[in-house]
Amino acid sequence: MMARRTLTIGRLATAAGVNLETVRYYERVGLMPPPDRTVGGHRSYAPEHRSRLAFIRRARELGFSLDDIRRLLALAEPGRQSCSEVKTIAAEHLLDVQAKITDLTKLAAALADAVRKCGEGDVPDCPVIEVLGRA
Amino acid sequence: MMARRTLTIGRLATAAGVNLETVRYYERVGLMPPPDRTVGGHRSYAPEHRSRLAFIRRARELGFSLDDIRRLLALAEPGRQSCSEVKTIAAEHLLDVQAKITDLTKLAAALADAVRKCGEGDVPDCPVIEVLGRA
DNA sequence: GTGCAACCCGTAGCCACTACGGGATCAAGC
DNA sequence: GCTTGATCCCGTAGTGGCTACGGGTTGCAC
Repeated sequence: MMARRTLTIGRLATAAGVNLETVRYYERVGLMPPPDRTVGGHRSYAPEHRSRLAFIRRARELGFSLDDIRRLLALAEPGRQSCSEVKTIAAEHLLDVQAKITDLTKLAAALADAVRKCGEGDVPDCPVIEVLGRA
Repeated sequence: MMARRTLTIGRLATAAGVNLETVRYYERVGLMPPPDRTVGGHRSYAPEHRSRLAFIRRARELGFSLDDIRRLLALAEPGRQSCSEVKTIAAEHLLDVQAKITDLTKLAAALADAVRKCGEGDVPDCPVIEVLGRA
């Protein structure tokens, strides 16, 4: 039997909007602490697991790596004077993201250009192939 | 001894700007055809390998998956009336890229917002952590 | 002929999961 | 109390696109 206010792994995963296997994975890699177990060996999660998993999920949505998240979780411990360290991690990640946007934007322009030429008809060879094939 | 105009794997890789191991990998997964070998077993590449590898590399730079590239290479064979199929692949990829840009742009805005708040001082808790931690 | 760079191959590692399979457990209905 | 079916257990392998490693061969210039 399970104490009140505890969650099975399945309910925890559903509540946080992640895959059940992902929760086990996070435990394996040390992002989620091992929960209590029922007599039969099933995982039994407390509310703090739930908020921790939600934290991880939101950080993943913002594109932080699991390594970043590990550090963020450590810095999120109450009482840590950590805002500047957190800011560093987030600011670095922001730079990464901005760089990726720049790259992808150029890439999209090149793709759009090639695709647009395809639609104009009267092209001897496929413009996309031509773009890729030219030395 | 190696016939004139052929390349070792190392020179081919350098010429195309990819890692030597990547060339072997492309051969393993069927993107590059197996080249001739020297008596001693070393790979000996002809010029057409070079242009094929360059094609692959440019397609990778445009973010096409290896599966996409496999299809593009098949469609790039001379004589194929393939422009519309190529266009389909490229247009789908363009949509993916544009969607990714949209996502990343939102993400960058959220990150920038959290980071900016960090700099304002007079914040009780770290705004980044607060964003991640709130239900 | 000798030295050393370049190559060979198979395998394992990276990230962040996801899937699979065969067996155990849980909870609800009767 | 018993059956049933959902849920959970664990270990392992697969994904994409490489990259690295290591121990052994080959190529080529001197």
